[in-house]
Amino acid sequence: MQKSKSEKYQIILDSAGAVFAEHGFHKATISQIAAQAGVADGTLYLYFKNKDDILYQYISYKTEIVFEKMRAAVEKGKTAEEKLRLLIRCHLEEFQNDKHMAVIFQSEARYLRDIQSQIKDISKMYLDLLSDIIEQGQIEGAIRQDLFVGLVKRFILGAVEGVISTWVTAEGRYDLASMADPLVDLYLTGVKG
Amino acid sequence: MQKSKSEKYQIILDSAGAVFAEHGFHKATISQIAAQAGVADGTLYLYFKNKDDILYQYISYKTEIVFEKMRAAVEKGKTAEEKLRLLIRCHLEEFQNDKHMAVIFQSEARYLRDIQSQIKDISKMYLDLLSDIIEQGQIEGAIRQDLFVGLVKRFILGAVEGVISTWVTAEGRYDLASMADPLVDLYLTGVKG
DNA sequence: TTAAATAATGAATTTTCATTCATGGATGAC
DNA sequence: GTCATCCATGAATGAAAATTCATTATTTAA
Repeated sequence: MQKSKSEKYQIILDSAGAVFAEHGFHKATISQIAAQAGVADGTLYLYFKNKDDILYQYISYKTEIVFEKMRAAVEKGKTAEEKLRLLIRCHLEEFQNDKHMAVIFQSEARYLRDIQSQIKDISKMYLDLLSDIIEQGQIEGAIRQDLFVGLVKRFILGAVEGVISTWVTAEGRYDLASMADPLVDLYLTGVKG
Repeated sequence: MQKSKSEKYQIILDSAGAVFAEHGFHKATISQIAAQAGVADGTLYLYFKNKDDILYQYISYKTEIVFEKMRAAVEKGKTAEEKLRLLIRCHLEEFQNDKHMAVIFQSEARYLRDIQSQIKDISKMYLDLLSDIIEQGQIEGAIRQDLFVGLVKRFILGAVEGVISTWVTAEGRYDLASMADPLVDLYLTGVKG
């Protein structure tokens, strides 16, 4: 197994993403990934320790990219509400633009926790971003004080993930990013008549 | 494979639930399930077609029970808001009372869709219940008219599932059902200050 | 009490794949 | 041109489980 992130490393990683998304990690085989990448089975082992490692590298790589974009998006906002809107929009856009990733994050979350608990957990990082936004909102007076913040965070993240999950199930046939503002409106003002 | 739902059938199903919840479906083995049930490996094949079938039967069985309870809970309410509170509370209570089921629904949702698309999908049934409640609420004036109902339903379900998922990850160390009312408050009035 | 019929067993078989490694080609240094 | 280093190959290997089935135990009915 070599270290340098050569072009072939990337090709294999992308191919693995496609195969994992289609079949799920456990049903996917090394041969399928190798075929998709246009290399021999053994070649995968020059770049990755084993099958688990491929998933692990894939998730680490995607998590890093997405989280950096989210952080950057939030920084562009001034008020808590702006930040929240930017975060949710960024989230939906990134997953819309990378459907394989969306499927894999959704499907393999549990197994991931099993194999590598030291993985940078995107949920955890996301919840931390939300903590800051909510705190700021409460200082600004844009968000109520009498809230159980732990619940609010899960409420927000759960709802976005639910919306993404539906979109994935629908084979990505509609525009996901356009749901960002209506969704934030629901967070803020609820459904009450 | 015999048809009658004998006692042994139930024992195996429950054992499978425990093993699937602990190891995940794919890592769980027939031998583990058989050992947990106190029978020989071959015995499982008298009651189930194969490993996939065990998961399928488990989910069908649990879905039926839970959905019936949810339907009954909703019927006890009069207004849309009452119905929503009862539904969310029922949902959280049922999953709290059957942690194996909670873990399995959360972890294997995707694989299930692969093996049996004709399975009674609990999400779909749930969304239908929500449709009725939202429609009633809009007629009563308790819920705004200017909402994209498809989004609202996913918003509500996603948030409950997110809350359950956090609870599962936390090894069920706190009381889940008590989050029902605060959660519905968030749905209704949002977080705005 | 005994002979069918039924249920359960678990060792043997089969299948499925992840992983290895002996071999062969490509590239570049001299 | 030749040696050495690096990469890639894919058939062979081994391990892990799912599934089968000949055998044994248990139950039923007469």
